[in-house]
Amino acid sequence: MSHRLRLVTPALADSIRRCHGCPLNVLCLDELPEDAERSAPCMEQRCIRLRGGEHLFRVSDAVDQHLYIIRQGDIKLYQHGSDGGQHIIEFLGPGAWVGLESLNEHQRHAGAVALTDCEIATVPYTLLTALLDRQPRSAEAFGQLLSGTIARHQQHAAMLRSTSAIQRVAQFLLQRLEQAQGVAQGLARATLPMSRQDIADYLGLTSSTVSRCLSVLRRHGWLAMAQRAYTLPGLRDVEKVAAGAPLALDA
Amino acid sequence: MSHRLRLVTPALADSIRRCHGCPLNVLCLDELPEDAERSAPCMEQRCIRLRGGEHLFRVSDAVDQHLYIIRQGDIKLYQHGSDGGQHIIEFLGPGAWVGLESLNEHQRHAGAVALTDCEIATVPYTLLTALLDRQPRSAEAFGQLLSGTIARHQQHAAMLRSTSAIQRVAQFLLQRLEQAQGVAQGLARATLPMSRQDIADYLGLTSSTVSRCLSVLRRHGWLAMAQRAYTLPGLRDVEKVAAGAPLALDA
DNA sequence: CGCCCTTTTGATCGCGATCAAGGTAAGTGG
DNA sequence: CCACTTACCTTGATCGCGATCAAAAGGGCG
Repeated sequence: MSHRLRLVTPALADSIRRCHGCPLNVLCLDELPEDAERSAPCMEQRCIRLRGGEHLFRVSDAVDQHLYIIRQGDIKLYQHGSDGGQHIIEFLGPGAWVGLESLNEHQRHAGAVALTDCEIATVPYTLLTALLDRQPRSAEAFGQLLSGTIARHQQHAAMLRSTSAIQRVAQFLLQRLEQAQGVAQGLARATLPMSRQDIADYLGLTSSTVSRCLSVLRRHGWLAMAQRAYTLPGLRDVEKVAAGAPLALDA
Repeated sequence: MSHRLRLVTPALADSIRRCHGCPLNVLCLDELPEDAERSAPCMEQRCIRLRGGEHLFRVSDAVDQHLYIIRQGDIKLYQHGSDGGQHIIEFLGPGAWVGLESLNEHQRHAGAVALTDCEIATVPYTLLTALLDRQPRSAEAFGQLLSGTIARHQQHAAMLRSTSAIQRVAQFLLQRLEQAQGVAQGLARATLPMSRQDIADYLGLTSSTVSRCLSVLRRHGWLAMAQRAYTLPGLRDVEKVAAGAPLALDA
């Protein structure tokens, strides 16, 4: 649906440049025309660096009154299943906001782990609410951020209800490709920084089945993989599979 | 998790009475001590009545800049699956807010249909934002409303990943029971105003399988149904099934 | 090289989708 | 009040897919 979490319309794209590099720029739309005050609240973000495998926060942690914005790297959001295995809620990449699910909550009901080395900006609630108070239009953008999150959860739920396994995998590959294109335009290429087990937990399958489905797609020549990155030479066919088209099993 | 969508803590319960009957009372926490001004923005809500089967809004409708709060009745939120069949997003009952998923969006990406006769309050965005501007604490409550919605979607996703069909059905019954108890305290009784097909679409199953699972639970004496309402005499056992416990198939 | 972990692939089996046949309940018109 | 219609619900029988168990094949690193 929406490319990653960008809220800015093309018409507003040039007004952004003044705050380029600031992770909050999606919310700073209608103030600070050209004066020097821009650095006041906008650039005082603290930045966190994580190595792959380190936690940003864990389930049941006290909420630290901060939101996070991913500047670089990939993160997985998970929670513990009743059976012990972890359920992946969502994979998040550059530009994504983390922590919206715990707004004004006392403790986290999800954990966040870095899949790769990460660079993450922190935004205290106080700064955010101050911004929202001063800039009416940023409140709209924040509302879109929240309903965008809800929309992505609905899309995920739709994926989980697809009866066929290969259908879910195809949808997953297409979804990541679409998100990656929001960041690097024109390049039909995305990455799988997470393990097969993570993908399986995300899609409600087993790692064996995920592996099998990827192999089938590769055998058809529709999927090309190079370690962590992949492309979809047979984009059209993969889209048909994702839509529920039947599939010949032979090579 | 949280009982329906109530945000008020027990400590605040008595301060609510001043606005009892007002659907916005969950947000009106910290102002209007005892004066007569209460009726100014609080009671000017318009009310909509729907008969069972009528739409509140449809997919691709233009967003009318309103939120809805269910005062009476049940509603299902759905969207169209790529295969043509509809995917149920959520079942909503008295006290629930409708329309949060389309905040500041141009058109609905979900439809809302009444399952029973309904009474629904409408809240224009303008009123809501005015309220949020004047009452800082209501902004917190609104944040909880939104992250509560996200939390419910995560719970739904967890249900969809449960491997076993009877596990999902058991979780569904328990979830509805918990929600119903938020409204009518102490009564271990809930309703199924939706069709089996709707339940199936919600759980990622077929109506046959849902029917079969309900029959199994009834055969064990753990589930008692009277037309639209049900109780769970074997609550403990159903909880075990929901957690993934194996199940003897005989009567 | 040997070790450990992830991934891939194979073989079997159980569960749930599918197709199909009653059964039940509410609404309609005679 | 009773046939008739039209849903929806229940139950049965079969079959394909994906979970499961298991083994082999990479891949990173001392």
